[in-house]
Amino acid sequence: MDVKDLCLGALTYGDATGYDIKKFFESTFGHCFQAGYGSIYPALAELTEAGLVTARTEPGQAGPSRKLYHLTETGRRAFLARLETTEPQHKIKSEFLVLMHFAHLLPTARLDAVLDQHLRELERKLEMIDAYECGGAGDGRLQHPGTRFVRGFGRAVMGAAREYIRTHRRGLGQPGSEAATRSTKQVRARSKASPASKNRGYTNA
Amino acid sequence: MDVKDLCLGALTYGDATGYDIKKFFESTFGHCFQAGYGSIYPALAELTEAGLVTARTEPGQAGPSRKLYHLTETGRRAFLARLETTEPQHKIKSEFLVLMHFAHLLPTARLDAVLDQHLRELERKLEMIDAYECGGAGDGRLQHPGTRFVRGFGRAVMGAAREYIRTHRRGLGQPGSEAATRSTKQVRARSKASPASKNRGYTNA
DNA sequence: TGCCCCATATATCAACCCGATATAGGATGG
DNA sequence: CCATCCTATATCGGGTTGATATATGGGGCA
Repeated sequence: MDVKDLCLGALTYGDATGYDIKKFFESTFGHCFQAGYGSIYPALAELTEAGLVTARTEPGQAGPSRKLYHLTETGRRAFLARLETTEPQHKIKSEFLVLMHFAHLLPTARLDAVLDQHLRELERKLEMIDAYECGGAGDGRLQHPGTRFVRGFGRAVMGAAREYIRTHRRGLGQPGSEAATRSTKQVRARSKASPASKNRGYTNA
Repeated sequence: MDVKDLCLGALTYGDATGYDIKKFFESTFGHCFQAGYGSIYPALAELTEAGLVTARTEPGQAGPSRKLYHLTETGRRAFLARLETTEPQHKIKSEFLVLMHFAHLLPTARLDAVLDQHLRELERKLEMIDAYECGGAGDGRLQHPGTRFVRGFGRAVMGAAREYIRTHRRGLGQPGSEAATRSTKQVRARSKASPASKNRGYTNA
């Protein structure tokens, strides 16, 4: 399930240029899958090579010439096959959470700034989802259940993240928090309990 | 904020081998940041080159020889500097949600299977978080507020995802929902209706 | 009118990451 | 006694990221 497949998927809605496809990705998958030109153009080239899409160049009336891509019947079947066989993953790569892990090494001001920044970011993405739901989507092609499910998913997850940060950011400020004071005791008890056999590096126990 | 920085961070807890560092990543960031050997070993090599860490090889009593890495004072300062200057991102790459977007092209059985699979996956990760919170963490070094915040974040977000899937999967099943039944007709009507001016590709109006 | 910036549009490149694979000794266990 | 797993290091190809180059037409504004 790489960008090639995404392009095939985009083209199931009709012919489009690489630029269009990027726009489609942003509006539809902006919060859960991003792909840049550096992936899209090579992908389209390979798909053309493989006969899954065809390309025709149109002299652009407004702006540069457009290369319109079209999904072939072979391409459509290939896409459906991928949809049925791929086992889909869901990966998160969060430098933000890494930073939060090392909160004890951060000045309080910086910590606050990062948290505020992330909250703003969440807010922005939530608004984007709503924007594309009502306003941007003048065309109805993108208003099927799948679209709504994906947007709802984003809303649910990002809403939960926002809520969590708001209610738990207090606990990050240096020691103080009751859980933190308890943990020291707990820890000591536990490290005594473990039989000290192996215990090098981080792999505790 | 790349794997090099993550390695420096891991080494703030004490000397470790590449293998240890990977284990640390898995236990601590497993649900929000993954790094494989293909990233870790080159990173450690570069860090050694740059003098941010030092390496000493110990003949392994149990197993192959271990190359223990140690954070230098320069390395520690470099890491703290990165923590303060990086603006942290939080990215999601979900083939699962892409698949859900194209639910209308999937057989019902497949759709159900994918949803069940994802729910199991969520369950598994939630259990992993709990496991590392109580069981695995015999050593107390990893029981500071940052650790708890990150785990709590994961629990909140993944819990929300699970809840959303459970309550909204019904709506994905083929047509049924009012918008879906209309969609086929709509598409045909629209491609005729659009004034051919703008409205090419996906970028709607 | 002239100017600058923005949107459209295609394309490439270095750096980096991911997943798979190779290697190998020791422990575990049926 | 052999299969399998765990520890441990290392490399490679293919793919992604993010930045950059190039080009043109339209809109705003002084």
